[in-house]
Amino acid sequence: MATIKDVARLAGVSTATVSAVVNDTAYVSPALRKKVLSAIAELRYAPSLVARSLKRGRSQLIALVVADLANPFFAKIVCTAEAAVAAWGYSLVVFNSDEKPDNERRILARIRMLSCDGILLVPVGGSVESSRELAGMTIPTVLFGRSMEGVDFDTVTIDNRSAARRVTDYLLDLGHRSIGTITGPLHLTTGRGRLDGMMEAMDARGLAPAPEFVRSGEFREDVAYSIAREILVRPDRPTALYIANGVMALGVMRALADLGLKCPDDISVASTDTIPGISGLRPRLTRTEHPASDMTNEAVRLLVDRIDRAVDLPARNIVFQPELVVGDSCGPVSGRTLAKRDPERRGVRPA
Amino acid sequence: MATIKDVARLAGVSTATVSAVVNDTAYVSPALRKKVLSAIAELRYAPSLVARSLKRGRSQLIALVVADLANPFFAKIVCTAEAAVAAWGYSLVVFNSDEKPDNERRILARIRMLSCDGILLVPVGGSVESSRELAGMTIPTVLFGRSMEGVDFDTVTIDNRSAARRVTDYLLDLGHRSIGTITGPLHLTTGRGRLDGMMEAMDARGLAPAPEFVRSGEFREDVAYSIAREILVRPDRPTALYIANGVMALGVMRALADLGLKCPDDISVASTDTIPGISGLRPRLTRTEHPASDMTNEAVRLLVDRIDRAVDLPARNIVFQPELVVGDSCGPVSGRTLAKRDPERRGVRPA
DNA sequence: CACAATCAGCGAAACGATTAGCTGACGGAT
DNA sequence: ATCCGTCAGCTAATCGTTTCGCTGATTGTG
Repeated sequence: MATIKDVARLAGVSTATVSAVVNDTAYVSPALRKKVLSAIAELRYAPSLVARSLKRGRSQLIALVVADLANPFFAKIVCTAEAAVAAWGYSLVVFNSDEKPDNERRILARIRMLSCDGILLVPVGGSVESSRELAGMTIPTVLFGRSMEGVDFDTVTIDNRSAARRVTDYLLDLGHRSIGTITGPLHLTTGRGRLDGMMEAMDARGLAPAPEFVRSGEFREDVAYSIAREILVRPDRPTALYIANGVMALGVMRALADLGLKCPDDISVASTDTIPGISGLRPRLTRTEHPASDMTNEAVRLLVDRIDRAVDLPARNIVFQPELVVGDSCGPVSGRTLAKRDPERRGVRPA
Repeated sequence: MATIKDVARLAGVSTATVSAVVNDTAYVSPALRKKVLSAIAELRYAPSLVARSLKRGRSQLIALVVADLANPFFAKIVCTAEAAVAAWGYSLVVFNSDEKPDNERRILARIRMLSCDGILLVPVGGSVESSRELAGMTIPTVLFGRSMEGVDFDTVTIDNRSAARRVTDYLLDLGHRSIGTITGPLHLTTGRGRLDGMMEAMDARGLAPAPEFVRSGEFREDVAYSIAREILVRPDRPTALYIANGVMALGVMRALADLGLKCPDDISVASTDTIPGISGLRPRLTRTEHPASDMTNEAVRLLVDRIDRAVDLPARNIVFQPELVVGDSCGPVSGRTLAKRDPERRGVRPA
């Protein structure tokens, strides 16, 4: 690789002049400029970003740390974030903490070493360790999708409670009274918030889900599958299930299929979050759609803004409202859904 | 951020000694080592990878350039690649060329400037420009998923023809004779190869698809949707469709749903490639499953190997065989599928 | 004509690490 | 006591940029 010195030598100028031409940072006479440019072309010179980073103290790198890259929602984030940061002249370094606080710690340490200019973080959460690590970091950071207590970063999230409330209300409006739920880990604002929203909606009608049908687990297809099976084989199973995210909903659908249960005939299912592009398959999930692209663009905007104007702006918290999309995975409570059910169970708030 | 000089000063040693401790590259007496380590801890020192890169000429960065990040198959690649490169001590910089040769060129230029140590590339292909750019690059590169003529890089691909042949044979074995296909762009080895394989399978039985039912387009859900509609509204529509990839298959399913057609009752659909996790939804696609993780791990292995032993090894080409997974999206040819069809059309090789 | 002001372009010092080569101290052999 | 080898640890050059401050030429002013 040719260096700036090679260019300078070939063009018969100093490296300072080459730099001035490359960065357009000082006046250079047309004659010299031309010589420099043709030397650059001849040598196929491109400035070394690593040398430039060292000197400028800016790497033009943005780190994206996602808690679960296998989740299509976050995959979508990667896609949008790549385009967004590229538009601002940055490159995207991607990390997957895989929901493990330890990984997150290691990743944050690496990001510091890489001198990334900013961090887009979907925090694993619940980890004192990593929030300490985070607090010690001076790199501009935007929390995405999940927030954290105790630190005040910019955040871009969705209104989990409201989303869950809306979905649950939909089920309640259909007449369901015995509703179960599978949500994510309760130490995550997504898992917790969605459960809270569901409970609120029930509570507003003087109802509460039976504790044995309020379940939480990792946001994974297989986890939801197992939990769903456990719930579904019970004779007193709920008439509807509210599922906290898209991959979990898929797991539930698989459980239904394996047990020979039909949705919505045997049970209604609705979720917050979904999997993109599956609307051609049956059943079409009734769910909220989360504006992943808008959220990501907004997050990148916040981050770049904070990088550029390093001022200690107060933390900004942007909350998106998801939209309810009705599919055909829910039906009214029917004789069939209630068959073989203990009637006392339905919608009665447990003592 | 503390630098190596700060550590040296605090520990009362030279920077060389600190470096020796950090990299464990020379003997340092226990006493000094301890002083250095505690200075490091006190200052929360972490070596600057950018300075290190400049000196060492190694950035520990691997670039992943994907032609379509929105495609779940490639999203999966990102996920696996991140883990794989991390295991080798690298970080992953992700780029999306979005199937545009121009973007690919820009991205490759940027990668050169970033001094990435290696490139994992899903080439857009068909572009003389970018293969030239590629040929001029000295950075170790592994081509993924698609190969390119004219350059001899390591490649990791799947056997597209065989995959397509297997799927088509399955349809033929069910008795289908009038089979249509929607494949990807013909300048891509994936689009072309899968079409070729399908034709081969037909040909082996003395058949050929009607030209108007052999369609190609970008590997996108909406593209497949439109094409599928065009095909499906015709009274002489095929009794089966072979779709070249997963997102296209989703598009076809959506078209079927919108037109009120049932799969497999009205038409059979099978594909190479699929969308992970949708086996709980109906219909379950009959398709080939592509070993995305194995492929990625292998690609990273090849790449790291080439980075480490910079020797000009001959190009290695690894080809994976996908596996046929039978769902319930295909059925035998029935009276219903053949209803209102011009009998002369079926399975007759066009002149 | 002398002097100041302007300005294109250059030289050299950083940035933070690695590392080749050097220095001195120490110990053992003669 | 002298010499040499060993070796822990230091000094300083280097990687490829950017940029501060300088130089010398040119122009304008009195």
